[in-house]
Amino acid sequence: MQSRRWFGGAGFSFADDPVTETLSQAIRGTGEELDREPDTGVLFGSLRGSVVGLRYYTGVVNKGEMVSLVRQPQNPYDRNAVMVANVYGSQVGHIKRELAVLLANIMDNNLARVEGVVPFGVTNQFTMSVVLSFWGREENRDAVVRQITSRSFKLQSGPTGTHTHTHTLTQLKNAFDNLFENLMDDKIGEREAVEAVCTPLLPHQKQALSWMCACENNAALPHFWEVKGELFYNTLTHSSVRERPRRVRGGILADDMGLGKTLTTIALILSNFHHGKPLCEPVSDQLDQHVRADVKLNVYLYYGSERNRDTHFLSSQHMVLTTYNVLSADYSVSGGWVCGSASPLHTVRWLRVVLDEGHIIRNPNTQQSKAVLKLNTQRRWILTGTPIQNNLRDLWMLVAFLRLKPFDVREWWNRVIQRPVTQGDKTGLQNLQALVKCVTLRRTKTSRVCGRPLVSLPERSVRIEEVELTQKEREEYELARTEGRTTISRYVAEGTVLRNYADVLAILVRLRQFCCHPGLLGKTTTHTGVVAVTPAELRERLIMKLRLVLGTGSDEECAVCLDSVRLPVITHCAHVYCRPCIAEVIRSEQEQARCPLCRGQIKASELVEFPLEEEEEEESNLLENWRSSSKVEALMSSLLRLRSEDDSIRSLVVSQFTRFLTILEIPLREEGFKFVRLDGTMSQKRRAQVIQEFQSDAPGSPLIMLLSLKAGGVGINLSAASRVFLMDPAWNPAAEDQCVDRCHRLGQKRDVVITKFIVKGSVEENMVKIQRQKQDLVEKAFGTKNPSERKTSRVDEIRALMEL
DNA sequence: ACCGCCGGGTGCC
DNA sequence: ACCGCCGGGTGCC
Repeated sequence: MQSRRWFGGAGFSFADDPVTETLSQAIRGTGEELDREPDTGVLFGSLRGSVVGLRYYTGVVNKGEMVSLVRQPQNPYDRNAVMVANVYGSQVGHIKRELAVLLANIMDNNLARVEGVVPFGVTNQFTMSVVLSFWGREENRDAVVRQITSRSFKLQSGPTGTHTHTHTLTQLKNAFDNLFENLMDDKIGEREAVEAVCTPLLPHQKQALSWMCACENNAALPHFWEVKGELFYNTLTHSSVRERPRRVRGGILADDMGLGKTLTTIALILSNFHHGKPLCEPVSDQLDQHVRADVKLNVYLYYGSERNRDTHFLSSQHMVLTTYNVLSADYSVSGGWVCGSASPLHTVRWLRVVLDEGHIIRNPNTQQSKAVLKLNTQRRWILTGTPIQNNLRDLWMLVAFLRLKPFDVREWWNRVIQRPVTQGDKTGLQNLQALVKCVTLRRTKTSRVCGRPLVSLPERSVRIEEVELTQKEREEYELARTEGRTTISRYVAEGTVLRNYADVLAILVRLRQFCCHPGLLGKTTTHTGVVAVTPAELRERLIMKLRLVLGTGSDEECAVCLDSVRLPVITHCAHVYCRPCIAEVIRSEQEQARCPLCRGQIKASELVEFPLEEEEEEESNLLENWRSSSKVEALMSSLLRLRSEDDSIRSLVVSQFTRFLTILEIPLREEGFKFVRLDGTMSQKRRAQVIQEFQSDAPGSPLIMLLSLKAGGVGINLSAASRVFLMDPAWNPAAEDQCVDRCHRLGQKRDVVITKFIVKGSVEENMVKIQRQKQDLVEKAFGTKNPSERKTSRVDEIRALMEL
């Protein structure tokens, strides 16, 4: 409950501009149809046309201004009519009749998205030029070109706006990942909370409060607005308006988890109630911790079937809490608009709406998001610790909720931000950065305010504990290593490492598993490399490879989206991608589709998925023939020593191999440790239970949590633990850091000690070396590597790992 | 619109 | 004159 909440301060009313709203809604409506084809689309070309009937309408346009084209099938004079509107939705004119026939055809059949730019501005009061560009899917290109030429219009090829500066995919990804970083502005002052707040605010929280108050009250426009004479000029869309654009009253508070976003927001809300207003005993969870007991605040929890839907009652509350589910349920029942049964929360005119855990509503297509966008409020806030998950499109929802005009209309967001950025246009990215910066405050735990760290955390130290293998283990390990080296050095000599990447990974994984415990190997695979004979055999082999790539938590990246693989499939050339990513490659390249990693031919019918059965059998086997390993022994002696020294210290035991966690349960039980386990297979509900149990300081609560490296995503709080045992090195040092951050965070009272177990004279030692190099690279903060360099360095990595 | 188009007025040079 | 030419009226879809 706590996580899905918004606050509304009731009782204020304000007038919206109904004309602009309806028109932009009309335009938004048409935009969403095409938006199912997200940011895809290539430029087919452009042509010059004319807009007529200017003198009948009030909409004005400048030189270079973007305009939108809206079909008017109901127009009584011409069913092919195409209306031209400026950025603010004011009608400018119509597309000339003969051209409108063409556009109507293309638009109605969804063959292309048509966009207009006015090249000269208004040269006369009757007609004007417009450059129309046609964007669509490659397979529609022919049809569009045919349509255009058959009506004897000339399609100019090539881009209209020349994008001279472009980014590579990697640069883009880096820039995007850093979008919310370095937004700190030392100029922000601090502001004390009003007396009603009893928890003292930390300096950075006072700073956030000051910033939030400024955002709600400051009249300054974002700097992409320039005042030109009587008009306000938008430098991104080249549009201008006579009336001062309404400033966003609110923003995105995107501080890291644990920096006190909720407390700051409560302080903000209370700052509106300090004129001697009576406030009542609060009911909510976190609220009563921070609000003085004698302060009376009317807070209503709007959920449950008996909730009071009376809008007068709701309006009389100082604060109403609800969940996204309740909000969207009310909204979809009432259809949002219907007068008689309108959604109560959509009827009240709020002073302020706060979206807590705002990333929950990042997908604009969900009912929840639609319901949220339709709330009627003066001030708007989004609280989130993770403003971007993966996609630029996630951001639109935030912009739309804030009504950051004109980008709350999809077309302008797509044209000015989304498409330019995804196509690597540098100015597009700069615009995006500017846009984000003007509404966002984000600090991380490592941010500094005026040279001082934001929050002071206890020390954290890392020690590497070398583990010696027993003679038997060493023999087994060397056998596997020699075998692996032979195979990999052959690939290196042939230059086919990437072609056999899954094989190579499989070998490495085996070695890493040996270092932990021989029982991890499960169904062993003899090294492949020989072409399989039957399709069934091939399939079996591919599934095995897929299992190896994924089952280890090695965090493979999909080479298409450069993100962690989701919905994994493996190609016949044994490369793993997200299914949607590779399906898109195949769809767009059709028969010529090639594997992005090795350029081998790929087909949709040959993608192999992971079968969900057959997991359990090996588990029981593991437990029956129990034996220990050097690494298990090393951990156990550390834990036993720790318990005898101080039995109040709690530990995280982390591995990438969930099976290793299962193995570790046996000696932990034997030694009488109380422990819990958190891994990626558990339901959200179960995870929350486990975390609560571990965090509890009740007597008899667990001393140890077995944790899979990637479990739980970001943000879970394990501050009860001050010891971390990293059982096996990860490819990605950031993953280890994030894991440690779960206990080294606000609320941690002790120094945090991290122990990394590394088997001496093994692939693990080499992984640690590579981790260091990677860290150096990150610290240099250069994202200059393009995808092909990336692959080369990966080959180098493998050679370094195998000492070739 | 300092255009094009329409349709009425007009008619040797 | 069932044409050409002139000049006024007119003008999105």
